[in-house]
Amino acid sequence: MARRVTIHEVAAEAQLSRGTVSRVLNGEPYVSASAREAVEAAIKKVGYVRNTAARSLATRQSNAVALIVHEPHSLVLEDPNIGNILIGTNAVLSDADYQMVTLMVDSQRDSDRVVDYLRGGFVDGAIVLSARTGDPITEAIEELGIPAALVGHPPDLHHVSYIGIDNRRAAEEIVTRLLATGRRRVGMLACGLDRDSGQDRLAGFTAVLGERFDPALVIPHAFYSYDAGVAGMEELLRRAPDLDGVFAASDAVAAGALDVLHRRGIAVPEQIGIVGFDDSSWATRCVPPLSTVRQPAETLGRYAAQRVVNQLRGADDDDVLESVMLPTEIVWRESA
Amino acid sequence: MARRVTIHEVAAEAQLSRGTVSRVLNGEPYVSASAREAVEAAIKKVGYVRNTAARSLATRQSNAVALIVHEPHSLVLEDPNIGNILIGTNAVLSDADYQMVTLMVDSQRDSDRVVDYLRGGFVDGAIVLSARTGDPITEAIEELGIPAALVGHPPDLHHVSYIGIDNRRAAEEIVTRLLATGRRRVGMLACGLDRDSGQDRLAGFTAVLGERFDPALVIPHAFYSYDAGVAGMEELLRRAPDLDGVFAASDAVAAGALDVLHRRGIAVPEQIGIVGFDDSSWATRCVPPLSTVRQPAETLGRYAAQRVVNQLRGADDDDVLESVMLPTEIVWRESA
DNA sequence: TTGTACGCGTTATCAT
DNA sequence: ATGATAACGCGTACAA
Repeated sequence: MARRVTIHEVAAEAQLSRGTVSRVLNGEPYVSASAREAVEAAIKKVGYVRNTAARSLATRQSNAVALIVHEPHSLVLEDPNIGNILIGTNAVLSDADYQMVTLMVDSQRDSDRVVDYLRGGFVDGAIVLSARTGDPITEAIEELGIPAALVGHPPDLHHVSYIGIDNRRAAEEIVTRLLATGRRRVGMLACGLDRDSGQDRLAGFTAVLGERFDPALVIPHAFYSYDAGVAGMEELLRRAPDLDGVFAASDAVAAGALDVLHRRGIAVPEQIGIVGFDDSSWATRCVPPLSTVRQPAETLGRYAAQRVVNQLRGADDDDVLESVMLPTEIVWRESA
Repeated sequence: MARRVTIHEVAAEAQLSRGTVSRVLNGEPYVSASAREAVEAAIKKVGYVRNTAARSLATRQSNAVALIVHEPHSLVLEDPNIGNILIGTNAVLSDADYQMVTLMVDSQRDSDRVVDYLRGGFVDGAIVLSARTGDPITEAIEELGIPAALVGHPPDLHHVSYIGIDNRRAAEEIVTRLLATGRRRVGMLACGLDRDSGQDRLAGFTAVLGERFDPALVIPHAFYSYDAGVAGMEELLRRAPDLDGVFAASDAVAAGALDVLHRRGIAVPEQIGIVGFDDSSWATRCVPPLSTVRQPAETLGRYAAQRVVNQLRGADDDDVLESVMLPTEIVWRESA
């Protein structure tokens, strides 16, 4: 906090009262043109900028919205969706003249501090990425009743709305198409099974395979990484030399798997067909390019932000609480 | 701002004065054990949390530090260093109990809002990533005199310190080693020439090549992207069929270039040697793995944060203003 | 050790 | 249309 020039000095300079200066500052009506000019000149002259802490205290709002990224940092870097969600969120918030404040939480300590931050009234609303069940942050949000939206994880909370995609259905669709290319022995490189999104993709896979489903052909891995694809693909080939199809839980995973196949001289899509998820930059970089599920990450961010903005502007509660599943789209390229 | 419980109510509940409650809150000495217990019990009972805006107003500080990312969003996603800088920064800030607040600026409007944010006293300090010469944000920082550090761009400002790497020297080193493998006709895929970092890498390249330098063999591109590598490499081969070495301005660029060479059946490193920059995840994913420059991104972030924290804690100005160039390291793999 | 009272910089509610 | 003046919630000298 560095400024020392207050409304007082502006008022003195302009030969007016603080009240009038404040009114000019907030663009309120009932100020004469002459007063307005005088104030504006004075502001410029003395170099005044308003102290937002004081303003916050008086108005009880901050004009800022938190975007809480609730993932280990290393993961954040890998996830191709987070960046796009961020872009969408910032665009909407920026338009509505809210400052987006990104808060990363990667430790208990971070988490505690973020809760304090929320309680402290530094933000008027919050958007939470991949909130976990029963974590202190979402609990604090609900308790405080601050306008919020969750992205990527259905809420156990009843006062917070959720924006996401239908992972299960998306998985079903792409696996169905994969099977339609004549694959008979299909495996899955599954990731993030500790989250709903991961579980749902697996569920979709299982459902479509039906009779053909073989649990031994599901290789789980904690993270959606290239390395998971490499290791998983090797294991899969070990378990099923007659494999002819693979559903990778993300494009990065698929890329890792593809490289293994390359090295072994296995032709894609001739011998093995492979599909990914995300339609991230990996998809077009792979050789051959990946068939995958397009996830509308930026739109996810926009919706979430819009939700919060609406709540902030006092929209109807019922309107705001309804959760949304955004549609995904299959992008069919050459890998299957 | 959602809380309504004030110190007042805690004081009433505990049968003590607000002053005492405040003292307990701030862990000050001179409070009896009994008073402390009573206050703590009362706090729990009435569910009190302090209003940070009011606290900010009174103490004139916020306990938050801004990390300002001054790049187009799309670029942020591509840059492998930003994430690591962020990790380092957050680690140090978190240890020192400051809340890191990430602010993205991608438009004039964003920029204006961030300036307001800084002026509003929402943060006690700031770290700026790739600040541009004479932009309003760094100017505001200097004008306000708030503790700050710049990462990745030497300051034109005299009151802000800078943490970076010596791009020119790093380029010189790796190009020297590239030449030592016997290359005679070497091109560069240059990027970001509107920034110091880009210019410096080019300067290093030019210096080492000396007599052999051929301006026609420098292909510039705005962004450090895979696509830049693809397009640049194609152009380079067109211009110099006898090419036997390439310095790519980043690993992502090198990856694009490598794929072009692959497709044309040009052997790496046998026919053409190629080196990158960053030692990002690209480097090990490429076939063959990239020889490259390791950039200590996380350390960069740590240093910058430490600078700001020191300033906040009232370190000597001279100590704090000294700028730092962190050493880079060559990682030699198989691509050259 | 504890309580009192004023200040932090704005906004908002009154009169005028 | 403008000017006093009371909140807003907390920290902190100073008094007790």
